Amino acid sequence: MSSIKDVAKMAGVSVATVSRVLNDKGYVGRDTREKVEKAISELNYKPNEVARSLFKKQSSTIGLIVPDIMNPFFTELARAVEDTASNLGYNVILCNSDGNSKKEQGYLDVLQQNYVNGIIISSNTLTAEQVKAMNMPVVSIDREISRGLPTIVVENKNGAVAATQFLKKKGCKRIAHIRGTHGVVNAEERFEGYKEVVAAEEWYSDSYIVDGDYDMQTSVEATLDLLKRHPEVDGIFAANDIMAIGAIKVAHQLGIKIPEQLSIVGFDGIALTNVLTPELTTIAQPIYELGETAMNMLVGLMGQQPVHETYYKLEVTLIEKNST
Amino acid sequence: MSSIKDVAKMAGVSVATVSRVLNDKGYVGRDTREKVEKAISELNYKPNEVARSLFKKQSSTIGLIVPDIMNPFFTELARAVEDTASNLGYNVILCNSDGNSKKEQGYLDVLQQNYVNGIIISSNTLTAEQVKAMNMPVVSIDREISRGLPTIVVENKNGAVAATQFLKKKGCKRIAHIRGTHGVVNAEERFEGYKEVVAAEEWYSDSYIVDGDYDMQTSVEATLDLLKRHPEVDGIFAANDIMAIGAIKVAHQLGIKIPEQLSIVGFDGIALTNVLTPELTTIAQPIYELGETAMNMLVGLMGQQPVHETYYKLEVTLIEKNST
DNA sequence: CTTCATTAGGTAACCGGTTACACATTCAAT
DNA sequence: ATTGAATGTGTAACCGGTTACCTAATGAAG
Repeated sequence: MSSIKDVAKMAGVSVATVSRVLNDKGYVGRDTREKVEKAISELNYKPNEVARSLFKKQSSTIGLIVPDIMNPFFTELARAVEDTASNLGYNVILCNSDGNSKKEQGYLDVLQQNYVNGIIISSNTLTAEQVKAMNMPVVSIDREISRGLPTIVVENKNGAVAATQFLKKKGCKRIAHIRGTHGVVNAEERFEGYKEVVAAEEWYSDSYIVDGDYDMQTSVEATLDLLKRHPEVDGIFAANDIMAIGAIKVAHQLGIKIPEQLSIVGFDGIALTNVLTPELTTIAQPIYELGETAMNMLVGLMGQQPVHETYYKLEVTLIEKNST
Repeated sequence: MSSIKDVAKMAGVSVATVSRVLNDKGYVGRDTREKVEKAISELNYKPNEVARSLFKKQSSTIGLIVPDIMNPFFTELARAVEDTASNLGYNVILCNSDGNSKKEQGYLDVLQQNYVNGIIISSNTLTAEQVKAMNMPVVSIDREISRGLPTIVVENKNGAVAATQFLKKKGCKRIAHIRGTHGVVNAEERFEGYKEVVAAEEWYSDSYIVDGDYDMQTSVEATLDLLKRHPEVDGIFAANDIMAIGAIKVAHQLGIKIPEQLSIVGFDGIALTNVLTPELTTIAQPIYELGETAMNMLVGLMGQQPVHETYYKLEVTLIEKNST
């Protein structure tokens, strides 16, 4: 690898001049510029970003910490963040925390040491203190860490209300709910939305709520349990799509027809929902937009530009397919 | 952010000593070490990795270039690579090339400038020259760039043969094939495997082959076309799972029963296959192992340790579910 | 009492860039 | 002819670490 010194030597100028050519900064004579450019292309010289970062204290890299990239929601989010970052000239370091706070803190340390300019994170366990200790812009996505910190979330409660009301409107008489992971804010909010709609119904009891863990396996178990206890259930609102899919699988196994006997609504709007048969009715989040907004906000914060708005609560949309 | 100088000052020693404590290298007295450690924790000092990288010419970061993280195959691969990298103390910069060679080269440049230690890439367009120009270890995964370069692929042809023979054994009389993207080596190999099995059949003609592009949309169109021209088809081998799923969707639409009237086999073994109804019979690649092996090989190459083996062709496994 | 190996720790060069500052030249305006 | 602004380029400090090299003290062996 040739360095700026090699270029300088070959062009017969000082490194400062080469740097000026490189950055198009300061005065450089016509001839000199040409000589330098010739040397650069002849040596196929590429400036060393590490050296640059060291001086600038800016690495043009950001960290993205998600629980698990295998979760389709975060896959799409990651893609959105990476696209936007790439367009703006940033690199993305990918980190899978598995929702484990030890791993999370480990990644935070590593990112800090690598001079990343900022972080986008989806975490339940992170505290406001930890964020402050990072001493760099951190945007929280999908889950709110603390009021006042840059955050991008969606209308979880409204979405849940819409989902539940939609089931009611479709004629469902007994609507159950598969909850998301306990302790996760968005799961609580979706639960609240559900409860708000059904709490006043005369048939309602807490036994229509079962616990899932935002994944397939737990949802399958929860649904089996639910339908055993309440065979009369004719509508299920699952707190995310993966769990809704689990519920569909169970219904299939039990020979319950969807949507004739049982209607199911999910939440998230992951790409997977269109691949299934039946396709899933869901409350779609603008996932790509979430990632894009987060990245744009982060860039604003990193550039110490005045950032107008550091809290976004994006709208969700009911998308009707044939699971209802 | 406090630097090594602050620590040195606080502990009343030179920066060299602090560095020795940090790296546990060279001689450091008991008391001195304690003083330094106290200063470190008091200042919450974390060494600057950028400065370190500059000197070491090693950034402890690798690049991962995939066509699209949204493709479940690459999602799982990315997860495997990141897990392994993280365990070995490396960061992963994620790059989505969209199979676009311009984007690819752009990422390669950026990665090189960022002093990444190595690259794992899945590309059709990359040439051996480009790889050589990178002047750093590059491991090619899923697709072979050129003999001699570090590569990790699977037994595509054998897998395709197994899939096709399996359909035959299941009693299928007319077996069609949905091809993968033209120009992609693994698509060619899978096609060859299919052809090897059916070429000698008396019913066989090239019209049983339709072109897909490794995605849902093209597969749906291709399958519609296929089944219109050849309603007698009772077995389909799709070159990947996503396309197989597309075929299943079409069958559903046309009221064709799976597996009674039509059997379908995919290729890849993405997690999605277990989520569907019916679950998909597929030729499963050891995706996680692919990523793991690639990362381990890369670390070997980066550490200029003698790497025994730079070419892996991993086995695939037929997983029978209820789409056949 | 030397002598030399071992331990301890400081000084400064180096990694590859950027940029403040100094110095020189050119040229238009007075 | 004088002056000052604009232009062009080099020198060297700096970013925050690592490490080669040097000096000094200690202690065991001869």
